[in-house]
Amino acid sequence: MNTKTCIIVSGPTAVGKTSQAIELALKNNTQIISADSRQCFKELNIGVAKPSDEQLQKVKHYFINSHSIHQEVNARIFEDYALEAVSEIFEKNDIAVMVGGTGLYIRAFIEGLDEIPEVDEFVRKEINQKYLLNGFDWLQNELKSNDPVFFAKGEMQNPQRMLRALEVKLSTGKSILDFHSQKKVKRDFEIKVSLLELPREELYNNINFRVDQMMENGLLKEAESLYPYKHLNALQTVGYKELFDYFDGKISLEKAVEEIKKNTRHYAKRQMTWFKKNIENKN
RNA sequence: GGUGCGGUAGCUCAGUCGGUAGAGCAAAGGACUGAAAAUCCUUGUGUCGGCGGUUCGAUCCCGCCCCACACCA
Repeated sequence: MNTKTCIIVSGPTAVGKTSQAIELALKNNTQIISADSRQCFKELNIGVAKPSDEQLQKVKHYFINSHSIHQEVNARIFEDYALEAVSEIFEKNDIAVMVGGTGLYIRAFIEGLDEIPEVDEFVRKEINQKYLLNGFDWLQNELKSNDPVFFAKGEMQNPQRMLRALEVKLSTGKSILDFHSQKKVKRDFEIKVSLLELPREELYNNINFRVDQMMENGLLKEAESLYPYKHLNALQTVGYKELFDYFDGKISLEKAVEEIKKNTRHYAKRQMTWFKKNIENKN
């Protein structure tokens, strides 16, 4: 018998998740776990639309400012982190709130990821280096000869997926696709999902407005201070990469801001596609 | 008022020696289990400014009109 419940508030960027989640948490006198792959970094603030200091003081947030851009963060790490966080919250509360737009993280939390053994760090490095050196054709051929299963069914035009498939195959001897089961983990607490939506036009207006606000609030300066770290995964982020291009003289500042708006719109679209297929609205 | 140059996809434009049209960008749809704000795939019908004329057939040629820009008065 269990009465513990985690309420997940999700939806595309700029839909209004943050304030709704805080309201919900205050009403239930509980705490929040963020499910956002960028807001967890303490070095990123303006560009990732992090909750304000005031908001963070009102309600305790897990996975906000909890990591550094120099640390590795991924869905696997999030799953563990979030499970620990909920159980901590459940020690004193019957309700926990999760909020964020990183669909893969949320799914990992709801139903778990399949167990895939750690890959050999050395293998990973070697593969990445060879790919940089020899290019896409090489990667394609490696998969063809080493992992025919992925070669036949996997995303053979997506280098990121292909690299991952190859490192799994080479360090475990099994195809990554063979690790994928349809099994969903059952959590020992209830989960309710509230997917926020807005008409497309309204959402896009919110996005455009918010980007202008970020610029007024000093996004340019923040990006400038992070420029030395632009190669890090954490900085492969809308709002920063476009400004890095501006610093490199590739595009004008005006163009960079336009690109941020456009890329944020595309991002929102991808989120909606993902949610439609993967996350059920369970109220 | 006169002359010139234009009016083609949401935008910028190309093109059809007359057989109803195509690029870039924007936009839309989709995939995706340890990089997910990442990565990858797919998608182009629009009264070709309006009305007439010539023609089997006009977005293309001709006439008039409307609109925009430039220059001259």
